[in-house]
Amino acid sequence: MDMDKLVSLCKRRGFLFQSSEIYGGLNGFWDYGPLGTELKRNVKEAWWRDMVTGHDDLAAPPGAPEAFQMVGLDSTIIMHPQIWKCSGHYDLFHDFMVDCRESKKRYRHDQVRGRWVAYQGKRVFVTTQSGGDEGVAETAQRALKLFGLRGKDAERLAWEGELVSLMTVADFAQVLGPDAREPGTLTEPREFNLMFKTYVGALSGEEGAAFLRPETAQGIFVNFKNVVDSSRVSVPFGIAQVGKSFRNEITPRNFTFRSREFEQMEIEFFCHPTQSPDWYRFWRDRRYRWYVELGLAGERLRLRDHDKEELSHYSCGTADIEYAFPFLPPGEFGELEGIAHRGDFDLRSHMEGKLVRQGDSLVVETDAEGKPRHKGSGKDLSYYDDVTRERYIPHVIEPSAGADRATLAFLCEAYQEDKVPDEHGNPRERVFLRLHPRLAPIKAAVFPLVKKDGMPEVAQNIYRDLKQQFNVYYDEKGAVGRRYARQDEVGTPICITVDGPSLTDGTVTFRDRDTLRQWRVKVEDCREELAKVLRGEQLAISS
RNA sequence: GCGGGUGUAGCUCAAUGGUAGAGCAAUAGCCUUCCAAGCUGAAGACGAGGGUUCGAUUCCCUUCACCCGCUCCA
Repeated sequence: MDMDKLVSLCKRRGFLFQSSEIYGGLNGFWDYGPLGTELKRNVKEAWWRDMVTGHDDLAAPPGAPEAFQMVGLDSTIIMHPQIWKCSGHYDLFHDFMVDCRESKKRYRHDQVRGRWVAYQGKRVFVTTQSGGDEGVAETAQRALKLFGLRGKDAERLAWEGELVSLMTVADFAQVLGPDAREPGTLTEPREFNLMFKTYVGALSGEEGAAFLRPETAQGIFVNFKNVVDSSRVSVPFGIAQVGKSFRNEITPRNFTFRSREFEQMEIEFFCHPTQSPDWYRFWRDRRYRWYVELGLAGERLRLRDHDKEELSHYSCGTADIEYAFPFLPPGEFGELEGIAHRGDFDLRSHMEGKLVRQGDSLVVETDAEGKPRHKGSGKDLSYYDDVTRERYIPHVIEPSAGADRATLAFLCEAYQEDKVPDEHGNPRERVFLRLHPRLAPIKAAVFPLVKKDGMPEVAQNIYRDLKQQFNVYYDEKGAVGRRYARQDEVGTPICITVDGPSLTDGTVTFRDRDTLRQWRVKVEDCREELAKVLRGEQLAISS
C-alpha cells in the first residue's frame, strides 16, 4: 500500500490535518478532522467498553487466573514535579547533549569520557564513548593518531589520570570529540529535555516549574491508594485511563506515528506478586486479541516478547504488539502497545523515592551524602488483604497502548483498492476503507435513488429514525454511484437506498461496502437490520 | 540538530522577471431509476518573511513544513 495515498485521503476527506497548517504547520502535531475524530473516538470507546465498562467483574475471562475488577480514572496532565523525579522520567528524559561540528554527531554529555594527555607542550582531553579497558585503549590509539606518532612512541605521551567524565572539563577547545580528527569541535553542552516544561502559577519562576506528563501511568500510581480506599475494589483489579501525553521527540516523523502530543490508553493492573506472571501472560494475550478482533488480523500484526537484555531494569517481562506500518522498511514493525510486568517498582518508587537496580533488588538511589536522590512521598502504598490477612505491595502489569498509533494502524489496514464495474460494466478503480463496523466513523448512509417521486421524503424519515441510534449520513446529490463511492472511501459499512419499489412495497436496499451485495429490508426493520449488520451477524441476503 | 531533496487550487500537473492555465475532486442547479455519466454556473493556488528590481511565483538570503539518510527514540 502506498502511504502517500492514505495520507492524501486522510486530508482530503477530513481524517487528519497537520496542526496549525495555515501558519505553515508545526512539526510533530496533528489535528483530527470531522471523520478522524469519529474514528479515534470509536477506537477509544471500543477500548474503554472492552476493557472497563463491558468487563464482567464476576467471572474469570478465558486465560485469567480469576475474576477481577476494572475501574477508570482521569488524572491531570500537569502533576507534582516530584512524580517525574521518582518515576525516573526526569533523569532519563533530561540530558545535556553536546554536538560535534566536524562529525555532526550528538552525544550525551554524561556519557562521553576521556583522558588528559600532553605531548610537546600541548594538552588535550581525548574522548571516547567506551568505558574500562576498551576506553583506555581507544584513547591511547586516538592520541597517537592525533600527534602523528607510531605505536612504539606511546611512552612519549604523558597521560594524566584515569578515564573521567567530560562533565569534569570546562574548556572544550582542548577536547578531541569521540569522532573528530581535531580538538575543539564540540559545542557547549545544551539542555535537552524530552518532557515539556511549563510553569504553575502566574510567576514563571523555577519554583513553579512543572512538566506536561510524558505518560498517563503515573497518574494511576499516585492515585492507587485513593482508588483502593474509595471504590471497594480488591486485588486483583485494574485502573484504566485514556488521555493526552507529551514528549518532545527529537525527530517526529512518519505521519502521526511519532507525535509530540499524543493520546494513550493505559491500564495498570494490580495483583499479588506470586500471581503476577500469570496475569502478565493473560494481559499480553488479551490485548493482542483485541487488535485482531477489530480487524488487524493479518501478518502485519505481531506479538513480540522482549529479549532479556531489552528489558527495563525493573521489568521481569515485556511484550510489544507491533504493526508493520507501510512507511516502515520491509520487515520492520512499529510499536502499538507495550505490555510490561513492572513488579512493585512504581508503587515503591512513590513510597520510598527513585529506585535503581542493585544486583537482584531495587534500592533507593542515593546522592553523594547518602541521602535519596529523589525523595518519595513517604506514604504507605501497600495493600492489606482482609481475607488472607496479608500486607504487601502489589505487582503491576501495564498494558500501555497508543490511541493515535492504533487509529493509524486501523486506517492502514483498512485501506483497500479494487475494481468494480461502472455503469457500462467496465472495471473502474475503487478506493475504500474496510474498517470494522465498530470503528467506522459513519455507520450507514441513506440515499434516495433519485431526487424525485417522493423518494427523498422516505429516505429522510429513515435517516431521522436511524440517527437516534447511529451516526448516519444523508445524501441526495448527483448520481447514486458517486454517492456509494464517496461512502466507500470513508469506510461506511452500509448504504441504504430508497428506490422505485420502496414506494409501493415499503422496502429499501441495503448495500454492503466490501462485497457490493444488495438485499431488501422493510423500512420498519432498518434499525434492527443495521444493528445486526454492525454487530457482524450473518447478513440476511434475500435478493 | 546535521546533510540531500521538495514546496503553484483539495489532488495531479503546466507556464512565466510583466494579468498564473488545465484535468480530476468539491460546490450550486438541470438531468438522472443502482455503483464517480452528461450539461450549465460560480468558486478556488505561487508555504512564510526579507532582499535585488520599475516590477519577483520566477533570481538571492532567511525561515517553516514535508520526504530520504544520519542522530535520537525511558
